[in-house]
Amino acid sequence: MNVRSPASSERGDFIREIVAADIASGRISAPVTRFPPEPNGYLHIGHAKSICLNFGLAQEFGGRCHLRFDDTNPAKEEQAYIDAIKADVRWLGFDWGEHLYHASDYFEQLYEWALHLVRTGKAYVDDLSADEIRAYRGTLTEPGRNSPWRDRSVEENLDLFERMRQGEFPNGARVLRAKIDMASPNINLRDPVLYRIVHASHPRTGDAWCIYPTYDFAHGQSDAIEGITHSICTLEFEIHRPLYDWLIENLPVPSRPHQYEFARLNLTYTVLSKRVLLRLVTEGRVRGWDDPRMPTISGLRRRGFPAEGIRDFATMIGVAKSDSVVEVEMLEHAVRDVLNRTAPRRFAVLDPLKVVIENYPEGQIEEMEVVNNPEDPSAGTRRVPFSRELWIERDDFMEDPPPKFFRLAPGREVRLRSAYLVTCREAVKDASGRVVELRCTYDPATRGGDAPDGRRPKATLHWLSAGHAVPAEVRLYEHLFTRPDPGADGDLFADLNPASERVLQGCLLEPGLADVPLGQTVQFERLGYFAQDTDSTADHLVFNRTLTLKDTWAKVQAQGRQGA
RNA sequence: UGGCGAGUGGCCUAACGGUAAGGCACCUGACUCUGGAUCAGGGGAUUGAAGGUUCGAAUCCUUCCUCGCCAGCCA
Repeated sequence: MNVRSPASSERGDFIREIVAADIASGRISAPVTRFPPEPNGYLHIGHAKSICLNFGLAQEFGGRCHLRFDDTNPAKEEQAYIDAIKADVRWLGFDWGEHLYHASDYFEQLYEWALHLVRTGKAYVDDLSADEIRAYRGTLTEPGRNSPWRDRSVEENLDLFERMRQGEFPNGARVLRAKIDMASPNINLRDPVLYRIVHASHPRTGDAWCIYPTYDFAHGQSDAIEGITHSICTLEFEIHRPLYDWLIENLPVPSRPHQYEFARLNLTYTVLSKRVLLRLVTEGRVRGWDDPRMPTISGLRRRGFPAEGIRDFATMIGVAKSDSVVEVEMLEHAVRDVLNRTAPRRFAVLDPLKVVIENYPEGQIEEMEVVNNPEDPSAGTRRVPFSRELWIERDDFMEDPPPKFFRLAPGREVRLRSAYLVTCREAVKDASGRVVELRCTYDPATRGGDAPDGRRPKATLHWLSAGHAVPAEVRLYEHLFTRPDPGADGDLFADLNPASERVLQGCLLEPGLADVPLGQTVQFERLGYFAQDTDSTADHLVFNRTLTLKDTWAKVQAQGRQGA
């Protein structure tokens, strides 16, 4: 993986160029960035891009990155989200050290600065209702009109704002607005609301306040308080930058931060909208915020995606200003790349078919030595029991195989991985004609999997000893949505993939798989990567499929189906 | 319609006036005790369009086109 090196000589994305230039010019000695989530939902892969950018930048240029909760709207925010967000950022591999902050830490200072604007005639209390404010604001093409309350005296504004804080007025009765320009072509400058009355208990400040600053008023000033040098956000805030700058310039803030915008992440077959994700959760379409199908950090983690893969993905996609949609295959590639190197290999049979080795001694058990990871010799080997009765994958046998099918068939010899070469003698069927058992013979001279005469079967199968296999539930996951652009036809929920989760019972695992720790993703040989689910118990093992292996046989089959 | 921003192979990104690079995806072939991995090779871009400046333009200028964002007391 080509991870970007800290060497500032090489050219990075446009933001890294700006930071490098600011250091070169002496404007700053090191960057201070921040990741500013609103605790109103769980973090998703799009946030991961931002986290990697902000924390990565700080690491590479010897600066620091703050974690700051943008908790200015108690109506939507919860402590549980704060806790989950912290856990997710840590899991991703980043550390904010002592620099954990909340916009709510600054409420008193923010209030003082609001007062400052009032005193300097740059803010006023408006009695207009929300609807009236909207009507006065004008449209994209028509200028707005001044509120009739725009020219109140400083004294009256001070009095009213103070009484807003004291809780004299109900929600929505009044707001504090900046006095800028109702005719500005930039609607954000048409006297934006700075404070609104919200009688709601705040997760951190409790009932200390009943007026809360808006994002626009809180964000830049919080940046200034923390000495943020580069305040990086997504494109939709670009239009807010003039307001960001106006506030910084009209307030006695202790530092001069600058805002830069980059394109948020979009992924095919995926929705990255907190609003929609919240609906999926509340409407019970998924198992929760951490459902393995969710693009949330916690969902990806439960699914078995390693943090390193997510970080590599962020590096791979880069940072730019043009709206873009990244193919989900890129994420999957980054994850497979890590897992291929690191995941221990194990045997598991998802859809078992009994195999009896007729010439293998009854009651005999051998411990076959199997490599844990061919990509990593240091991972060593393990012993897997072999016996007369085995399980193989039903898909690995065909009674009447097509030309390109290399696996087991009557009369055909294949290798059982790290065990023996076996030949199928007969397929036993039940009354309905379904194959229920394979009668095979083995070649004792091929112990370990190699034939002395150099015979090389075209296929190698995974297998399990019938007397030793451990039962488990396995959940197979696919994309949550059926189309690359969910909702493009209007109804997002109609695009939900009914096959996004398939629960398999009666799967069988290699003994020892029960001990795989949560968070350790393993490869079930020839099937894919799997991780134990949080629902798993000692009595009832549950594994999630993280991703399949790349499967050219599946591709051949699909093409055959299309061709036919 | 006003303002702001963006257009580079199917997708993402680079090229900073010197002749379009890399990754993903796709297709071959080699190798293989995972139809995995790995390795080698391949197809595919008149850089949104049209003009202009220049010896030379994806880069500079002009006009146009397309797409995204903004009319929350959300962030």
